[in-house]
Amino acid sequence: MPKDYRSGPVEEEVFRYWESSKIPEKLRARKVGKKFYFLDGPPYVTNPIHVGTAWNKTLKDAYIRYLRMNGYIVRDQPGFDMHGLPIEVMVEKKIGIKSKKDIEVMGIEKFISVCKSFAIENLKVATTQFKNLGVWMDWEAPYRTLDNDYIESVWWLISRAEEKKLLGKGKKIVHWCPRCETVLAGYEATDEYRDVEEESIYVKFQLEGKEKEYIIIWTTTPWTLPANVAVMVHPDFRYARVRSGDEIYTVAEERLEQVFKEVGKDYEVLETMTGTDLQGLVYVAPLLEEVPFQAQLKPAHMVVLSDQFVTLEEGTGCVHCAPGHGEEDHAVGEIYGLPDFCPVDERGRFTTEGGKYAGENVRDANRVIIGDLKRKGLLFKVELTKHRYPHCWRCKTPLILRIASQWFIKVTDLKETLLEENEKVTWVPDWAGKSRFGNWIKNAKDWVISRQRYWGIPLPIWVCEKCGNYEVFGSRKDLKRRAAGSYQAAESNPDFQLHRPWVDGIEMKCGCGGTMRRVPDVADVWMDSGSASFATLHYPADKKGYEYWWPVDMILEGHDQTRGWFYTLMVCGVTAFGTTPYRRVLMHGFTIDQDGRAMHKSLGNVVFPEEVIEKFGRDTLRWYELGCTTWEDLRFSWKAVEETSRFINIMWSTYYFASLYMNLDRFSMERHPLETLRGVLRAEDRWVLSRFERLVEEATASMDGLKIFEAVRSMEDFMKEELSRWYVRLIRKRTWSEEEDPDKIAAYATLSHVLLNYLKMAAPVIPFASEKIYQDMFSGMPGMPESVHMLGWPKQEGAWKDESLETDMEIAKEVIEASYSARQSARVKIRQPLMRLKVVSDEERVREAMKRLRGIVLEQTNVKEVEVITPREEEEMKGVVLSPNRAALGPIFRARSGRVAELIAGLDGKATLDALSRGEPVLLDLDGEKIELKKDYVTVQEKLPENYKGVKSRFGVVYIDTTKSKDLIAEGLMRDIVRRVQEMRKKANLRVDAYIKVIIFTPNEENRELLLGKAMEISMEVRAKEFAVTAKEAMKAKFVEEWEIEEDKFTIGIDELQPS
RNA sequence: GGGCUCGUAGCUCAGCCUGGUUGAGCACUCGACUGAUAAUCGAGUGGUCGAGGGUUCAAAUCCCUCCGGGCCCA
Repeated sequence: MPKDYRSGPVEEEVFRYWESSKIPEKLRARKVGKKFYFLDGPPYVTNPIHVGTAWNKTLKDAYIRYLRMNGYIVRDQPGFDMHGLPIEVMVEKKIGIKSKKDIEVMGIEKFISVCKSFAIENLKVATTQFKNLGVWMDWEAPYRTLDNDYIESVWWLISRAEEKKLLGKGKKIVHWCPRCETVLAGYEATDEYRDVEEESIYVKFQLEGKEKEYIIIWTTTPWTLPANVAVMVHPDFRYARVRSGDEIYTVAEERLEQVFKEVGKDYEVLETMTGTDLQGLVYVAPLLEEVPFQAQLKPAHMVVLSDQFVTLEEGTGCVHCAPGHGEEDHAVGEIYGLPDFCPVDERGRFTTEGGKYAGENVRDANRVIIGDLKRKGLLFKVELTKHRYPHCWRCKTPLILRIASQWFIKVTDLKETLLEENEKVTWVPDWAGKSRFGNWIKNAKDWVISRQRYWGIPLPIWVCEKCGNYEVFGSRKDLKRRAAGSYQAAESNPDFQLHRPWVDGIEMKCGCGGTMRRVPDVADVWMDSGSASFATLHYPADKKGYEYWWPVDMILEGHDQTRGWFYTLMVCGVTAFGTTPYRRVLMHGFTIDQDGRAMHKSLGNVVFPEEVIEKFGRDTLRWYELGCTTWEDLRFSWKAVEETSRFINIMWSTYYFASLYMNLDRFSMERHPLETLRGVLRAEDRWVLSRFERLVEEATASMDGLKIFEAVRSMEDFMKEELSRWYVRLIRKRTWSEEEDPDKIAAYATLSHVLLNYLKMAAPVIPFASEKIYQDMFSGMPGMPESVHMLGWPKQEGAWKDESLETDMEIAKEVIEASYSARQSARVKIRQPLMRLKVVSDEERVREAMKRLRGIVLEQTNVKEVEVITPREEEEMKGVVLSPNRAALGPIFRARSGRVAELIAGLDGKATLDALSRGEPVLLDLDGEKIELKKDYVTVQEKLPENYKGVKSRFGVVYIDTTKSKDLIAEGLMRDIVRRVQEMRKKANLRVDAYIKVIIFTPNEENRELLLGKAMEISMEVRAKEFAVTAKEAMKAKFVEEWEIEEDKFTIGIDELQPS
């Protein structure tokens, strides 16, 4: 395999290999195993994908690969959401039209065909992007919501809803765009709430039969006053009748101050009462003269109660109620049987019922209405109020609320079932289901599914023009049977499809003799994707797929889908079958930018996967994103990506290292199975196998629990800490051995076992690099499949688990690291061998570890002997220095304290301390006077022998003996020279197994002597067949370099010897 | 305004469920090591754990309030 990791060539090569060998197809063709129905949440095909979309698909891809490795037959059909208003809007822009009228003029058929090809074009673009990430789904056969078969399944759902009496038709308060003349879904409105500052008004409603007595309401939408029907008060709030001037007002007590602020009027409270007391009060409609229709409304113009919708945070605690223009108003209106008067048409203008305002745009009418109220003396106060108001996301026009007749699913009737079914779903993380989704269902409202648009699934509902009777069709067959000739006529059109306008032409006769025509509406696009659990299987036309696959085993989407797909999928599933359509949900976060802001085209902070791929490669992108906590927002960081890339490099190099030596030695795994080498394995081999089994256990548990990020992090830690930085370091010497050494074979067998199985676990995360490594290192072996992705996930055998060995190694590692630290403070380099190392501990496990791993400790610390000593022995090793405590001596001995200090400094520390601790008096001879030494005269300091250096470690202090004998110095020098020769070999680009000739010049005779003494050993280590040391400066060699070692000069020359 | 969630070193994040001396990587400084690795190892600098309050012998961790980001809803 190549020495350096280059993502570009590796990924291109692997792409070509997968394609030419048809690897994904072969995997998909497997037919033995447990079924796993994975359902892809269909992306909406409008914008190019960004790193967030990439995260979503990569997560899916990784889990699918994982499941396949565990023997599942995975349904991996991707999907695309291809209908809906967003596409209509983009198409309108593209062809330069602006309204429904324009569409009707150009012809629905033409418009639909443009929408269709637009959607299909975008599907192709998205498919290319997803494929480019290395996502293996069935790209040849995605489910598309615009296909007839798919549409038919959605029709079936609607007919099923009708069968179960869950389909409703009725008036609903909806967000309406007066410019686009259409209902907008709630979600379409919420994307465009904006702060607006507008005039809000306090209006006096005169009480019936009571001159100069009023109830005051507050509203931010004066244009809804012509539709006023009632005033809502809260049954439990306190309300006050107050006199101000010659008028009497009723306002919530708590709001009085605020209401009278800035109007320059005093008031006097006459009495207070609860809202309940106000119930039934009748008032005169404020715009009765302007809107004569008001007189016909019944029952109306009275005070009603609402404990839900009246608050004291703003207004007067008396709320204007127009059931034709507000959802809450409408709900209250239903309780009291109030008329839902709505004198506003589709274009947002007052109808003739609007009297004086007829023909006026509602927003323009605001000023007129305020003027009228003022003229009539009914305007109490006007103020500017800032509030959030929904706008049309396409044309930015302020939306209005109005009542309209719509088709809906009675979700409120299903609520209990939905909550029960949700209990059966496993959510990861669990709060996503318990709290978020649970709350959302609890607040669910009926789902308005009709849209007065074009590009969508036509509602399969035919209504009689004469009697209003309607029929719902769940299949083409039923419709054809019922509509006979007119269906055939429609079908004979070569472009026929289950879209408008083709289905609009189908008619039938009603029992009453009237003609039945299709309602012109199309379905809310959320119903398309919501039906996916069965529509992708084309149920019920095809029952087999349903019987085998349904229900969905797992879905995986972002947290914005709580109110979206998670919800509609559930509602459609429960409507269709009465049970939850999915068993497990993994919810992931959003990708946000480095500053924590959402990625938006308008902010220009969107990162595209192609940029990351170009700089670092697909595997790096995948490892990075999959390693982030799945359900938290991913703050995309180029720096973090770069770090990941460095990790991938380390991993690559580890494999490269193994392949280099194993190739050199022609090692083969099948000739040396690990099991047969049990007796030959060294402690570090058994250790790394034990650690690796632990990793397999952890990673498997994480993957099964849908916590791939945990698996990725464990794998990264293992690769860096345990394998690359530790195990490989420990076995490096063994790999240099020349012959078929069983000790070397054991290391190779261990390493290749770990590497192969590690590769399996890494494969779902980094499918490209793992494939390349597999092809270069493992696939040639007998019995190995043609792709890494055809291998099974490593089994948890537990055969190598050895906890005590792991503990021993932990101790050894700590001791070794402490020794480095001690060397550093003693300024003795590691290349310099030392006599001994002592660890202070009376713990058996430390003693045991040093015994068991003695070889490793000796080699890594470069000492000749390691000992474990008890704390007592440590005490004995140490000396004690007593220094005079001048602060104590001064006040007592005054002028003589200097002398006393001298005496103290001259004492034998250890003996003195021993005597003191035995309670024996220690006497000082102060110029003949005997003075007893007291403890506080001295400060005690431990003193190590000169040649010792100690460092604290977690398992006890570690001492090194820094005494350098002549032998040790020679050995140190040898290692210095060896390292430099090796570096020169590397620089000269010699083959690792090439033989050389070495000549060394040094002016220092002592050094020459030392070197000659080590000639044999040096030659062995650097593969030299000739070795010379000279006192002559001139030197003939191909590669010559000067070095300085411990302030001595050396010139080294090497020549490659041609193989004989 | 409401629900859910996140806030820990200059940066990226772990630790929080199950309370007990805040931790890693990057960056910076110094030193060491180096026939896989522009790699690595050691030491040092760096934190009011978003803020405030409560429970407790003890709070990054549990509870409450507030501030800021994200998603969803109005």
